[in-house]
Amino acid sequence: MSTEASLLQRRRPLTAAELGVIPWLKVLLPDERERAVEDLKITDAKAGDFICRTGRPVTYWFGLVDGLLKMSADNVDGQTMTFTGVPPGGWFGEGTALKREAYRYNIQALRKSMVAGLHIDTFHWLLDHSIGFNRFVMRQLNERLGQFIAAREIDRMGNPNIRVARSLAALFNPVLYPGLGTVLRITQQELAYLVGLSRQRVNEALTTLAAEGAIAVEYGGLRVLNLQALRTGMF
DNA sequence: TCATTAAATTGTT
DNA sequence: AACAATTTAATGA
Repeated sequence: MSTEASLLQRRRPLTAAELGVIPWLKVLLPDERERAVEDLKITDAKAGDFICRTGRPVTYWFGLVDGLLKMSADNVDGQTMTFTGVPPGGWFGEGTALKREAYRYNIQALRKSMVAGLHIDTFHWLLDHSIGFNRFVMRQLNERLGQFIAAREIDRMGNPNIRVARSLAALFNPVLYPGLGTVLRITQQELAYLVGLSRQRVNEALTTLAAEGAIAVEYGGLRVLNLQALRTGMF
C-alpha cells in the first residue's frame, strides 16, 4: 500500500500527450502556462493505492491523466460513503488546497492510474495571477458542491437501476470532466465498487439501461447515448 | 503480420 | 460465489 509519501518519490515530468488531457492548462496565458507545466509531475498508482487520505495535509492539487479514481468520505458514524468516481481529466482537492487545510475525503485508485500533481504553492500562485485559472476553480467548486448534494440522494435511493444511472450521469458531468467524450472505459466490476452494489446487480442495471436506449454496453466500458435520461431517470 | 495462448471481462446460474 | 462464453492483450514465429 503506497501513501502520498511514496507517491512523491516516484515522480517524473509530463509528456506532451499527458499535458493535452489537462483541461485548465488551456485557460492559462503563455507565461502562466509555462510556470505550471514546469511544476507538474506525474506518478503511477496501482489499483487500491490511496492518492490522498482524510486528515493528511495538502501538498499537491491532483488530477487524473489516465485510469479511474474513487472519491469517498468517512461519515460521522464511521461509514464510508462514495461521492463519485473521477474519470481522466478530473481534478480534485481545490477546496482544501484553497484553505491549506487537511483533506476531508479519500481518493483511491480503482485501477492502475496516472496521476498528475501541481504543488500547492504553484496552485496559489496561479490563483493570484491568472483570471482564467480562477474562473476554472470557481466553476469546479460550484459544480462539486452540486455533486455532493446529489450524492446524498443517490446513496438513499432504493432502486438500483436509477442509482447506477445517476452515478453514471455524475461521471459524465461536462463541467467537472470536460475531456470525457461519450465513451467511458470502466468495467462493471469497477462500477460496482463505485456505486456500492454487486457486480451482477450492476450488470442487470446496465442491461436495463441499454434496453431503454440510454447507454450502449461495450467490452470493458460503455457509451452514453442519452445523458438526460440518465440524470432524470426518465427513460 | 498472423496464429496461438494467456488474461480479463461479461453474462448467467 | 462460481461457471462458461466472449473479448482483448501478449507472445513468438
